[in-house]
Amino acid sequence: MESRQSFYITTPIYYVNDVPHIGHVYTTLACDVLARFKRLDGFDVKFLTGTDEHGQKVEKAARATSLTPRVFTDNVSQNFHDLMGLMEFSNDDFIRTTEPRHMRSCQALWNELVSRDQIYLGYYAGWYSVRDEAFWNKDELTDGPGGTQLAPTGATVEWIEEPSYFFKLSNWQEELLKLYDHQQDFIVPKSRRNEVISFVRMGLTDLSVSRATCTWGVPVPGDTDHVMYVWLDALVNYITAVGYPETKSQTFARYWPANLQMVGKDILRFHTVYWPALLMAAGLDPPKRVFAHGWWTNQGQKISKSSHNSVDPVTLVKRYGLDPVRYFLLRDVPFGNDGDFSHHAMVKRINGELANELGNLAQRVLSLIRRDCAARVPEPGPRMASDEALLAEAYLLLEQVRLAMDKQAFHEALKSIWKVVRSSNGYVDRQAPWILRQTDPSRMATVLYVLAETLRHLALMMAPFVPRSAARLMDQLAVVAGARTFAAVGPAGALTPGTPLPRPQGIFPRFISS
RNA sequence: CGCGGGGUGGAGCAGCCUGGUAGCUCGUCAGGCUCAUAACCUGAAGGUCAGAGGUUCAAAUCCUCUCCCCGCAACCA
Repeated sequence: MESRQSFYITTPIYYVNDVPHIGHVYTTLACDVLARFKRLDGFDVKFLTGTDEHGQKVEKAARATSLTPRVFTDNVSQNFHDLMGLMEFSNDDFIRTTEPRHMRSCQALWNELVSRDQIYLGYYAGWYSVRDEAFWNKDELTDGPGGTQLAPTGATVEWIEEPSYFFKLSNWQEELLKLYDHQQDFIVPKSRRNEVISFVRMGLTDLSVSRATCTWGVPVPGDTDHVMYVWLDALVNYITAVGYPETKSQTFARYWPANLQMVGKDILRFHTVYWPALLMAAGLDPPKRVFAHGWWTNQGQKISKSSHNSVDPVTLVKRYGLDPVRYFLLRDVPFGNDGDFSHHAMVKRINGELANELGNLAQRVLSLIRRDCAARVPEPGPRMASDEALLAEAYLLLEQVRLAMDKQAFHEALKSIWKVVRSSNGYVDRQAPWILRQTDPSRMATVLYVLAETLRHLALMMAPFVPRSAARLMDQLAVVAGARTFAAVGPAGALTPGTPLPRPQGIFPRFISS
């Protein structure tokens, strides 16, 4: 029997119409860091990502490359899968909407909705944009060139008349507003929540959930003329991955409702209006929280294909290293806000914080121990107030970081970690162990022990953010494998004096411009 | 009356919701240290919080108005 608390976290599934870019990495990274944090904190974590592979756009894109949709999606999905590897993301599952388990899940949900009288066959006549995969109202359209009509997104629309199945979204307005009210942090940040609430208050119309003009999708049960609307299909992935339709299964009971669904701000409406309505209509609980984060610009410019300024994660990692990139993305910007990427900002973080402050702290402490304590964890004597103060800061860190992580405030978590880094550097200078070495060797040993202990906590706290570097630091402190979780925070996991230590090696090298 | 975001020391930001000595990082200047990845530590200078009016014993913080800046075709987190 699993006694740990569960934590289910999801990224959006990525639409296989594009090569992976910094945006995909950003969303997934945020989830990865949270997943790692929760695992270290003793939770039973399930972390899901994957690819969204149906719909008209994919069908068209495949045709353009003269591949079958199957082969086309296999290829592109693989790119995303590879990216997860490159970034060392710790997802427990990678779902593809073209998998049998998902088709089955979608159809089961569909049948459930039908049996609950939530879906009816109607007739759709309206302006449809293939590019947006969405219908638009007439009054939302503007005149385009050559008598065409344009959606608010600028996409051209075409008049479509076809039979379509509808989901009775309009019935769920009140329930949704109740949900937003009862689950205050269902939508985070708050500004997004307000946006959604006012959208729902304006009134909801039933949602067209099938297409007769597209064949690349999940077939509607009992009606071979229709496939499911790609967004319905996509959203369902979150429950497929925990075993839907086996709602009585252990897995489902354990992980649903999801604790956190991370999304970009562009797909907020789908996840905070349609998705919870569909779930409630099917008798399922909505997720506990949907977090909409911001976007990146590149040196102040909006990232766009036409200006060829997209930030390629592969290049980034090659140039700066994996952990520095991970650190930068979550440190430089309050999570939720938009951020700006630049080489200059990146190097500043690497050199100023990772190399000079944390990396150098580890290096100076470990070098002193190596030289003056015979390369063994020093034997501490009685502690002075200054020692207790620094250790207390280190011990308290987990609580502060946990608080920040529980509101997805990565920058705050890192800030509180850095406070301790700075305290430690100050402590080294004030204690001056290189002088104690002559005047009071046993006092020196205590100081270095306190520093080693502090480093151990810093490594533990940094582990979710920079897993590789943190592990290397723990290697150099000879932290045993079983003591690399938050259970080892505090005196309970204290380093054993006398343990031999390996030769110190720089954790975070400085970035030298070529 | 289009929508949204913003205007806080040289730069980037926090504080504003829940009014009460204006805080952080970088940069600059001065000093210290020499263990360390030419890294680290200490101190200093620098802001009438865009402007005007209002509420209040008290406003960066609440209210009203004005000015200015940024984004708003698509791809896309």
